[in-house]
Amino acid sequence: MRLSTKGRYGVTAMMDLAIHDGVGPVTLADISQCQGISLSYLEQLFSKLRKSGLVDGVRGPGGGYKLARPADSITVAEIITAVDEHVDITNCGGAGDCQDGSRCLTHELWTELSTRLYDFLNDITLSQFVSRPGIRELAMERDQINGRFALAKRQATALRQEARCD
Amino acid sequence: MRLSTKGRYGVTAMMDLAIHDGVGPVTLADISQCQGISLSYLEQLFSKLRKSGLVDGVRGPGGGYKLARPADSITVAEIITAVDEHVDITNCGGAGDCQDGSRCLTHELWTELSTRLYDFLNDITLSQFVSRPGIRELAMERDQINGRFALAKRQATALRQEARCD
DNA sequence: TAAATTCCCTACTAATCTAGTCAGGAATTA
DNA sequence: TAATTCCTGACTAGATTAGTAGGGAATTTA
Repeated sequence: MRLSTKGRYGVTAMMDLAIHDGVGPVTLADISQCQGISLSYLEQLFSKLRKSGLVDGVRGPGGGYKLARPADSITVAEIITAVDEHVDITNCGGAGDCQDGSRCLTHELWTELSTRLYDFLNDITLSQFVSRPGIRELAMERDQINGRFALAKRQATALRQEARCD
Repeated sequence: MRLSTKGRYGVTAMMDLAIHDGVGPVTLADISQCQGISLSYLEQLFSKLRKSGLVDGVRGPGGGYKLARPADSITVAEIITAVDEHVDITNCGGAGDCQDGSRCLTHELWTELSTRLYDFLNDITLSQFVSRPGIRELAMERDQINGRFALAKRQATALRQEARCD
């Protein structure tokens, strides 16, 4: 397992989607603006998220991305493994035997730790963060201020140029 | 925080030291052999571990590395941050305000998750893995088979060439 | 004292990964 | 038809990983 900026981008973006879950698709341009990630890079990340069945893309005006499953069924571990494609290189020869047919003791200990970590992250769902009191209300409030759904598309777009960011 | 192969190398190597804690220093050549990491690369990792006060180096024949503190006071989080020197680049402008002076909502959520993860790993000590029943006995047994302490240095070295690996 | 061992340090390098750019195409809405 | 947005692939600068190379310093053993 691996946990770098790439995984963070994925999780943070997915949180954005979860906040607006049920309200409407979120465009990558929006996320790009808020989080300061290049649009094309986000597209690459979401390509992986889509292939992993975590998000659905909606094309055309008014489109964007939305969660493919309920937020309480999507775990942080899923997101990270989806974008990071961890190349779990086991040393000691891969399926190798380091001495007597079994693996190194330290390797087994590491495997156990790794499993524990995964279980920990696999127990944390998107909804745990988003469904806390106040979060969704706050997000909607800011969205309204930013004219996200109330104003006409053009005006909204113009406004969003300077400020959106939940 | 970041968790890549580098961090794994560090943790696995530290487990090796913890297994032999109190018995004697472990040479990097030994660890290199077992885990298939280049000696010089290990030296670089241990340079960081030493500077972080996690290990002590013992020079000369019979020397090696040993834990600088009791195994139950060294956490996995410490090891990882020691070798990985995480460059926690916060987007949104660093100390930046993304809209109204406060940070993005999603960023705050991420920060919370990150803290949780750190606390989790900071709660796992080396001794938790090593002091389990059977582990140390097993390690000693294998060490004896491999002639690690019983035989003369030359012979031991020769034997270790083909097989050691706890 | 001499030789072997082991840590220690610095500088360099190939391969990989990150983050991003660019260019174009496909589906959808207005 | 035009605008929007997803979608895909190819390419790239820069960082990181993992490893090489070469030398030194401390310590033990012969």
